[in-house]
Amino acid sequence: MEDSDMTLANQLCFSVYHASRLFTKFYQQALQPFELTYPQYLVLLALWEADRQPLHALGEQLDFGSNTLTPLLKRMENKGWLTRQLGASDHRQLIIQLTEKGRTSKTAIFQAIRLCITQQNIDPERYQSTLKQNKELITALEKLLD
Amino acid sequence: MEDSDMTLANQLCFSVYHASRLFTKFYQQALQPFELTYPQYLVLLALWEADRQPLHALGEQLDFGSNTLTPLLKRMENKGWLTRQLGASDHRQLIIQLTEKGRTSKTAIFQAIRLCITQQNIDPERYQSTLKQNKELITALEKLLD
DNA sequence: GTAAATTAAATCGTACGCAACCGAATTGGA
DNA sequence: TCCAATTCGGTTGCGTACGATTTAATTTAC
Repeated sequence: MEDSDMTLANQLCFSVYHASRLFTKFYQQALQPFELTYPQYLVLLALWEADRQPLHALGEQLDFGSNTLTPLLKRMENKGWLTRQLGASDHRQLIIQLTEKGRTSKTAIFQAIRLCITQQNIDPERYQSTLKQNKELITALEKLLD
Repeated sequence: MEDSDMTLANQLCFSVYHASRLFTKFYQQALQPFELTYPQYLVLLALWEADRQPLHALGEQLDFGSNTLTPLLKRMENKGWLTRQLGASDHRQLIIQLTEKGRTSKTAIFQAIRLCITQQNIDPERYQSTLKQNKELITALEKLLD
């Protein structure tokens, strides 16, 4: 790649970065009624898929360390989304489990996001294609960072 | 929109988020010798393209507010990358200009990043295609946030 | 059986992002 | 001309991200 192509607009890194921040902004708008941040919503997504996980397992799915998750989960516990309990067999583990509120809110939260999204009509095929390319990008980046 | 499409939307947002964080990690590795963070590198990219801009113009390119840029630019000033001077005609403006170091480091920084990247062979067509799709995604997201 | 190595979570320090707010400088209309 | 609205940078407060370190619990190696 030539130096002349190294403009901000031509940088894939900036484009991804920009898109990511717009997603954050969009979701924070949609999630505002629930007093949820975007990363907190990602935690809920992971738990809706598999409840009752130790912290480090959650961190693997989201690629977060304990230094990020610990304060985030404490805030979510305070708001009543989940519980944090020491593992019965292994006291080093902290088992994260959804509360009743955490479980039952799924429908309402999806509904709210759906409402925000469907105001625009987004082409599902375009979505699929972008998702596929991003996954390839992630694979490539992970190789760069091995 | 069906629940299955919600899954798609959720996957895409997480994928973009994940890719963005991997980029940050990669660049922080590559930029470490220069004591530059990733957002600071983005500022340099913008200034290499157009030096001597007021803060708010820089913010428009990067989609950053003064609350993000002010401390970031102060740190960059302290490290000798750029200068911050009040505008001559308009005293509200803060003109950001590269120092000699900021200008001349471009080659070395590009070289260092290139070195990290070319260890992998990245397909330029795939790069362009992903860039294009991300830009479309950004357009769609900006519509959602108008 | 116990000291060493390993693993898990928490803590610390630094640097973003961003909403909300503030104060100074400038501008534009009455 | 004069003052109200706007523009610009800065400040504050909160919530991530993440490298590095610390502390506590468990596993292992001898």
